[in-house]
Amino acid sequence: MLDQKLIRSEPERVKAGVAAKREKVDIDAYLALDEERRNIIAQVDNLKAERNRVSREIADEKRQGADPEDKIKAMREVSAEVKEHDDKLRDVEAKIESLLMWIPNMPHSSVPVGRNEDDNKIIRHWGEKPSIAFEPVPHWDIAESLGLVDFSRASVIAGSNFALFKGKGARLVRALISFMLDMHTRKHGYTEIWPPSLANRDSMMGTGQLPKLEEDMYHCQVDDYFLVPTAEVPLTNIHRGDILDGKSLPIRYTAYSPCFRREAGSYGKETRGLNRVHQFDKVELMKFVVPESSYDELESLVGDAEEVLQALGLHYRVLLLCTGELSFAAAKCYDLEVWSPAQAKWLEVSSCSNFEDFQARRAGIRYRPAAGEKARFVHTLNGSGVALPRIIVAILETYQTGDGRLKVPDVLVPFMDGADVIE
RNA sequence: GGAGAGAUGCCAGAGUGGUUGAAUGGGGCGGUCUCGAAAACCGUUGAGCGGGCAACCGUUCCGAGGGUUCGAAUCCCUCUCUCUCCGCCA
Repeated sequence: MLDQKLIRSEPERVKAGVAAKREKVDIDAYLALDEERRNIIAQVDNLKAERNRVSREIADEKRQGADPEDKIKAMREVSAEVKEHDDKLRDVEAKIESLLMWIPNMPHSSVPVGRNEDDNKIIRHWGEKPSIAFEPVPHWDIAESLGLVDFSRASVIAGSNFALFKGKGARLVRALISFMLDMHTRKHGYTEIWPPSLANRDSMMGTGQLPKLEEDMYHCQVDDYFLVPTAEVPLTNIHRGDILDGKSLPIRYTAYSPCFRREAGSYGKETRGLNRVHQFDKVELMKFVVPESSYDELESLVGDAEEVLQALGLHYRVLLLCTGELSFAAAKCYDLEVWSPAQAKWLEVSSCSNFEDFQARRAGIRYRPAAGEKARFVHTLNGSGVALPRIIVAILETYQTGDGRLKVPDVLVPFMDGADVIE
């Protein structure tokens, strides 16, 4: 949610930001409602002030044994008028609220203006495309032939675009999760969390998945719960409604969670194998920080995620997303993409974003810099550290040996019962 | 799923219709005292919205949302959450 004072004072800037993000919201409608709201408040506050004043007089007079009948009668009318205005105000505020929920965050000034992925800026590469002396086999074939993943069983159990990991494949999933959590907790100073995988509507609003992306979520209608699309939702909402002690910042959380996405409208070969599945595993990184440090914290967050890829020896690149590619709530975002040798393309495995105070406003997360000072909104950041299935894609395709076997990346060997090869 | 109890400020905990944003205790912050600290004592300590250059003024908020009333933390209704017992269950 944007600061309403910003919309009021710099509407043109907000309109430009909305356009740069390729969103459509009627800012002028907001401004009109905002003015109407302030008019009503001015009137109703005066009426309430009168009512409060006279009600005190009534109390006094009654205590002295008088019967202030005419004052009570007059206030009855004032109260009726207050109610009328309050009803109108409630109506206007509901409209404002629903409009406000659809206004995206403004892009940071360092974000390149652009329409689509061609306008993203490549920041850096790490490693080289692996030189594979044979025709690399796509991961879905390796996974099946080594018995690591059973796609057909998964579709019997659930449906298309689900994965069932089996044997060493399941072990590889668990190994990666443990490896990543160990790194982030031991080396990068994150506190490990094991959150609920279902979240209520308020939480989904707080982080900005709702209302815009409701169609992308799995929804339990009976209880109005949503399956979380990312641990960002539970992690950010840990502090919904809190005023944090400034001394406790920055707060860094990491969590493994399954992630559920309907991926409505995604078809074809982009979705083959593990490229895009409805349920996947991810280790998430999340920070609550003071505004002054949030952009430095974003850089270090990206670094924390990159270190996972480096340790796994996977060739990757870092992209700075352009305005048109930026998600609804983000002010700035870096994507990490790993190289898939057999598919000869880049796969997104992490998005690291600074939301500034956008989520904090929606979710009411503030901090008090020092005792006695006014509470301010924190800045929130999160990023994948990293998402599993595509990492497995890259591992399978990068570490295939050409004779049907798979080398286990060195850092994972201890997590695989010492096995350095899967065959 | 059934029965009951509860939800008040940073924490604990009073308060059943009239200057109650809220007693009291603890904590925090400031001060006195002290070389310093502790103790003691004194003071102070919520947020949102609207208006104002500001000092400040008004208004709202005692789980959430409605209602009754001249007036609601206090009465009524709905919902959410927590706890206890029963049932069910990995």
